[in-house]
Amino acid sequence: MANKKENILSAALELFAGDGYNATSTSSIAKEAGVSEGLIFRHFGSKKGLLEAIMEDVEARISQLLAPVIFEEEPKKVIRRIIEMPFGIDPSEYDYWRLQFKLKWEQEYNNPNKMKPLIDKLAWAFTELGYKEPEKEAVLLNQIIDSISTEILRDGKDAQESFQSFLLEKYGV
Amino acid sequence: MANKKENILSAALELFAGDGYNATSTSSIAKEAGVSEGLIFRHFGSKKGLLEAIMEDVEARISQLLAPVIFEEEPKKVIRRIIEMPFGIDPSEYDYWRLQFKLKWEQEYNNPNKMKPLIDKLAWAFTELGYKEPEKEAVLLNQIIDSISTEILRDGKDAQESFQSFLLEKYGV
DNA sequence: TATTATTGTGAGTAATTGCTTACTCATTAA
DNA sequence: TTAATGAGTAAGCAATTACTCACAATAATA
Repeated sequence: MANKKENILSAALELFAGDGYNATSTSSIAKEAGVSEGLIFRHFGSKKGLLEAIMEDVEARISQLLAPVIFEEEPKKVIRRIIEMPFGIDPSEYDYWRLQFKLKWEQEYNNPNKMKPLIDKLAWAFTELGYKEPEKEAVLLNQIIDSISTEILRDGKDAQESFQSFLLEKYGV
Repeated sequence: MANKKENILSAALELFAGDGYNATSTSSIAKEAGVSEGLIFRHFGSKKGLLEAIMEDVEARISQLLAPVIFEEEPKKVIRRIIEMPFGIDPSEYDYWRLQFKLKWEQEYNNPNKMKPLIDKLAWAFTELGYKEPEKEAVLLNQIIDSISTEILRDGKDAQESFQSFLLEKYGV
């Protein structure tokens, strides 16, 4: 009936994002997905293979979320778009982001230049706007967005909403 | 000869900080410490008890590092001190900080109001300096420091050094 | 319909997990 | 001298780990 492969993926995402990769056993994933444990290894080969399949999804969603910033042509709107970004994440997708942040610390899964194109775009925008140190401004704003995303994932976006307008005003965008 | 209890603590710190709490086995700690596995449980009762013993140390070091900010009386110097803080961490103590950040994601070990006194102090300083939204400025700067600390732990402090003067100038302190 | 892939199962594997047990040995107290 | 204590160990505990494999059910193709 249902696609069991999908069941495995969504169960694993939920458990990995909640408890972490190492703390999640393949047997618990199988139980949560309503599937035999062996099927996980038939489809994904190994526990790590399962994680990698999920991470492909994660990365696709990230670049999808970054697109409105990357392709914006107007400098001020670039800044505005990046500030609005963390608030534009659908709560149903929070687990993808939780996993992303968790893995940054748990595995050597960190890909530091994953955000490179974004930072380059921000640097361009700050240059256009006549900032003195555009590259550093870009890195700084990227870090701020990173922190806000973290807080939103922990406490929900309502608690951070007032911060959005504060930042928009601070940057005058 | 050597204090075996200390050996266990420092071996566990190194392994927890490097591989994470869940991914580190008590047997690997015993091997690294040159000690029988049973001794870990004699001294600390459980694996979690060992972690808690380490975390007491961690928290002591944090408040020690925060002290120069908390007890500073001059608003501008408060801002300056917090910006300089991540660069004042001794590299030999990085593992304490790595563990602290790792646990934020791995366990429910996050104590969100651990930084409360710091943020309050920053808010006070921003009020004194006439900022429009001192509380939000305080949270923002705290987040920035958090991000920089993360980067320093990953890439070393040299890579971030130029960022320090950038921030000091930005805040005019 | 018969044959062949594909998807799925469940019982098994050796290794590892956190933890306990029964014990020795050195130091201290009576 | 003897009794008590606490540090230390080696071996072993049940439970869990990631993973395998022979087989069965289902779907696809001939």
